[in-house]
Amino acid sequence: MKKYVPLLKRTKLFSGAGDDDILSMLNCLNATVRAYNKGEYAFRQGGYIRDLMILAEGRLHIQKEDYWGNLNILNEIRPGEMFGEAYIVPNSGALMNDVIATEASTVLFFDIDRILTACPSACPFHTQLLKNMFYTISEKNKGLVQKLSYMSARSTREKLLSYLSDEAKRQNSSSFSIPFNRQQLADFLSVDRSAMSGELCKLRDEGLLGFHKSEFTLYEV
Amino acid sequence: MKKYVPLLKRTKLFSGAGDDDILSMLNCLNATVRAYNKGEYAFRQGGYIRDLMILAEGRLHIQKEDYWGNLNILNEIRPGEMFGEAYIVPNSGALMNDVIATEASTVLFFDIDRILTACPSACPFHTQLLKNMFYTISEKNKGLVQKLSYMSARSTREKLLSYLSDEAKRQNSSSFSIPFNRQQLADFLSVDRSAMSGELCKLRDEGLLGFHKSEFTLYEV
DNA sequence: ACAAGTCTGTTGTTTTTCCAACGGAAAAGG
DNA sequence: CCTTTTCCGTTGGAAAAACAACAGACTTGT
Repeated sequence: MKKYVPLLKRTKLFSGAGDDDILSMLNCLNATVRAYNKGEYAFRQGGYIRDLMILAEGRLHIQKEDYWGNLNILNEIRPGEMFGEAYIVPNSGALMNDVIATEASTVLFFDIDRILTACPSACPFHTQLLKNMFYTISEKNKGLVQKLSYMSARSTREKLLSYLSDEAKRQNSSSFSIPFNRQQLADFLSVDRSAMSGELCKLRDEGLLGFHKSEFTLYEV
Repeated sequence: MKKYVPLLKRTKLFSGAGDDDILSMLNCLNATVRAYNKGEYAFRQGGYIRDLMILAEGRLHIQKEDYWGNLNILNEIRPGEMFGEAYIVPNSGALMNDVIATEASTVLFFDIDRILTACPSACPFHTQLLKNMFYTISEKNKGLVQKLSYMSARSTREKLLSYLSDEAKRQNSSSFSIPFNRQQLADFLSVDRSAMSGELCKLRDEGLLGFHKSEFTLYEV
């Protein structure tokens, strides 16, 4: 478990913690580990979650498949990110989405009840952890609203432009790489792949952007 | 301020609190009140928030207007609901949305720093408040994911069906009323009003549902 | 090195949505 | 009670997206 300390130090949840803090928290929160193969489902719709999780390595997709088989990627989890926090409310019901490992992944599990039930004597960092968790959920919340704003664009073109320009802003560069292939990007934005591919090329021909595989560059007009 | 105690008792944030708890919290959290007229903006894109808020009475819409004037209702706040929690992270930047009162509304403001900084001696309820706040944000998180799943439907028809069936489930009845008029529902689902209106009538003619104004009834097929 | 499979762009057709405009019904306001 | 405004369904034409199918480039695995 010790090997995860450097990673955890860089997570938002443990931001500001020292090695000792983390080690004692790992113990206090009853942390466990589990590995998943590429393509394996970590959780399936209808299951139940009673832990807070952090992705240690690999990549996860939170996705949903409807009656007719349309796949939609609701979110992408990268190493260091927390997930499962939407289901920590008691009686919050069954999972509504699938969680799938798109690469070989390792996940850390934390006992949610031990996080919320303070143990002020044992863990000096516990109060800060609560604060960090709060900030993290808040930010995730904001991220969801952000994605909602992509999705609310009326056309594929606008969806692409708003997502790509946000991504450029986020990575602080007009050249950046996105974590999706074409099909995944289409699923993420809930549009048809071929139509999106065509729209991308149209944007390129109009001189608004350039791309090679998943590397994009936006140009001033 | 005392007059808001009965309302607050019914909110998720103060769930489980007694009158005394609430009164002492109101003081401890430095609560203030502000009223807004119908149509008035509570906050505008670009502004900054440093408080957690609860809507006491009225109705608010969190909405976004893009370059071309398309309006999108990202969320609707009803009395007792908390909002603003996505922007309480230090340095979380400017507000990205507008908040508008669609009816005459009253909003309670709470000092966010006083919520997160424990005062165990003064307020016995403080720990529970933190827990409640987590649960609330978690649920909001889940709600956002839910809305994302409506938006990810490819057609207006599927958007309507997924939203309406969820709403029926939520209200535990096949007959229910929605808090939108047609234009607002269209904005909420990010579709064209007239097209949506037509699709609704088609669904009615096919016997899937019935409606009168904002009252809907879903029929088994 | 080869075969199988995946990823991407392209094209043509079908379907759906968007848009603008209109009229009647209902609601709001004086 | 009457006027004004809002709300809602409807229509027809323009635009866009969805869909299906395919071929070439690239990957993967053996």
